[in-house]
Amino acid sequence: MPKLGMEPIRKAALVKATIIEVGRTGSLDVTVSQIAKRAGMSAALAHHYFGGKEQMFLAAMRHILTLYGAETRGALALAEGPQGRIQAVLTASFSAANFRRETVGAWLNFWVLAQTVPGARRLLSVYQRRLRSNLMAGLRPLAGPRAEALAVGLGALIDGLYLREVLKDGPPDAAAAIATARAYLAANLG
Amino acid sequence: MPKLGMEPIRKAALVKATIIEVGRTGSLDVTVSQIAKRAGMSAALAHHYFGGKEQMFLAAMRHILTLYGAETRGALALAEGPQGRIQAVLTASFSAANFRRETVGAWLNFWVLAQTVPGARRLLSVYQRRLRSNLMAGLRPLAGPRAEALAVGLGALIDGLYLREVLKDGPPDAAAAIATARAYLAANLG
DNA sequence: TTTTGTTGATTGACGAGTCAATAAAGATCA
DNA sequence: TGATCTTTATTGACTCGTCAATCAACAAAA
Repeated sequence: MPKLGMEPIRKAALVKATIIEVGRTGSLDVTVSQIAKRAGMSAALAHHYFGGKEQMFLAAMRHILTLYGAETRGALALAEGPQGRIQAVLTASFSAANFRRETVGAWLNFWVLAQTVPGARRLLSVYQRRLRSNLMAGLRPLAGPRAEALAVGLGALIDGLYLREVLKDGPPDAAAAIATARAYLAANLG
Repeated sequence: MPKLGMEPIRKAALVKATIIEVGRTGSLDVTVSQIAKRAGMSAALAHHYFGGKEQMFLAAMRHILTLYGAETRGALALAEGPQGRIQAVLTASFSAANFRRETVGAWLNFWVLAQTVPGARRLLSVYQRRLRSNLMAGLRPLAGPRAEALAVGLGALIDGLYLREVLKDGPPDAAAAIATARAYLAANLG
């Protein structure tokens, strides 16, 4: 059976399956067997390709951050002017993809992991740096020297609004979150 | 041996031990045996008093929220004027107690739990309502009809700043977080 | 024959929750 | 007072289940 070049295919399937299973249970209490089964292979093969459970989780989170990065770049490409750039970041941050059960589960558990797993913490700071840099590009022309402080506040506000939308009862309201973030900006720029 | 009236003592010891163990490991992957051992009793007794692991976690989180509530009330009692009330809420939200490893671990895992465990979600909304109500008391006299929207934003900002301070490298900087929150207010009120 | 893919079976361990049994403090009643 | 019953405290042992990781072995492509 050995069709060569299986590795990337298998790894991709496992990453996808990991994200689904973590989203389904809402926790990292997912067995390698469950993941492997959903990905259509044996648990032994999952170990063969990833070496362990933690590495599977990190690969899954890396994948989610990659998608988020792509979405952000896509929105930025269409943006016009500093205001447009900021709006693009907000749109990407509160996109439908980020409110899918699987993405939510990944993020919340990722934060838990970042407490103790160096690899997770590194990944998190990559995300935060990228977010800040994207915000700064829009803020610098509008706020000058205050851009730095505004980016810190806006970044935290985005995370906080996401947390609340995601854990509240009823469906999340991306538009409301974006409106609150824009109000923050308006107050600081107007 | 049966000294009567052990129940509250045992429960308190278990709650304390649960918080310590969750903080130590950073996750809910803690065995009842570990917790019971740290609390100086058998695992069977822990089950006897709490019925199960999840109820122990919820009791632990309830305890943390109680402490936080007490700290907030204490700060509010000394506060003068609307500005003082808001400052009191900020001070309590970024107090040293909330940055202890155990408290951080409890909060992050609590958010994970709130995805799927109804009891945890209820507890979370109690916290959010209380925070909002405390903020509103200070904001209404200062912002009138805009108080509602400001409280939403400020509440989310507090959570987001906490998340960042707690997961960044190096020691958390409560003063910086408070300063950012105050800047948000100043921009919206000035 | 070396490399890559693949899995069933196994190892070695751990863990939540239950249960039966022991022990003692208070309550009841004669 | 003493006998007995009930309630509370406490644990060791056990059940039943799980799971991560390893390994030997088979298959096929280069």
